[in-house]
Amino acid sequence: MVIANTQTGLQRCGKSCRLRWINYLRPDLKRGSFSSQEEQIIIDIHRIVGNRWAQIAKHLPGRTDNEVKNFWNSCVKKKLLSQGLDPKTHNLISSHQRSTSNNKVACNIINLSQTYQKPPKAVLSQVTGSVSMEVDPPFVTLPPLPPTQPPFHQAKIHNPIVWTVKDQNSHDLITFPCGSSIESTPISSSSSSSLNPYAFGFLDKNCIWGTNGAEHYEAPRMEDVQPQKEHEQKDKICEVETDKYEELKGGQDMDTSFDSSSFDLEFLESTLMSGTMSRDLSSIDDLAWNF
DNA sequence: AACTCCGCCAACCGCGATTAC
DNA sequence: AGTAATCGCGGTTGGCGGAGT
Repeated sequence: MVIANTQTGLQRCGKSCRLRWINYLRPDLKRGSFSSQEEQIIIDIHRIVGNRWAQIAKHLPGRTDNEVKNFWNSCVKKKLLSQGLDPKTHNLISSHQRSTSNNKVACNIINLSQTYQKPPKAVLSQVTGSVSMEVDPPFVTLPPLPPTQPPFHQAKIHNPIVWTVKDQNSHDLITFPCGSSIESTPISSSSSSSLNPYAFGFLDKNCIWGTNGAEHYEAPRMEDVQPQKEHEQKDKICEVETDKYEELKGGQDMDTSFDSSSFDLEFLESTLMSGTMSRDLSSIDDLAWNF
């Protein structure tokens, strides 16, 4: 390691100097506290990409990833918690969410999706007073999250959502209620994914779900994707998501624009699905959120 | 005044990816 | 092609200052 800079006499390695420049000395840095608008941007993008501070900081001119990270950990996190929102999932924290039974259910989803390798079939149907989702793994469809809209409203589920996962060995239907619990159960590592695994996440390598509605995707199988390509694709999606945020931020009404038609499905189709994705958007409107 | 607690934030650390040689 | 250096990133640490006792 280089300790001394012979030209400047600094007792710092190049890495430290670089960091000092990026985080503190750069002339274009914006000093001072974050505005409420900046805070809302951070919350919105974090909901999409998770702890990708560099990605978030790109949307805040003059702010560094370190600054955003510190602001999040010191202020935003607590604010969300005080509002009863999980800072990881941006969903309501409910008492039953923490129960072990729900964790078991989440584990079951992963296990099923990892077990089944046959081509998927997805059925979205509505039953009396509730929405039933019948899914043949590896497809797992999660209910939509409310569109993000400042000020940050707390979401209420209009209809109780029931999950039905078909066990293809026994042909049994595993049914369980799914309010705000399943989507907020930590079912994958947040650090490894480009997208927020809770708000727009990969259930596992084969399953992703979006914030915009009950859409069904199947990622290419491992043997079809080179590891590096997969990484590139994730990053690309991340960019698409944050770019979409920019579009929405630029004057469109979030409520009307963040529907299934505004989502960049073409890109996802071309990059992730490779012709194996299926969509069923017919019942999305039935999944309503109240604000 | 002295001490403790706590929040903020710059800096450090480790790791994977990329670039240079 | 292999290796070292550098870059970029996210998680964590530690020093500092203000508030409270």
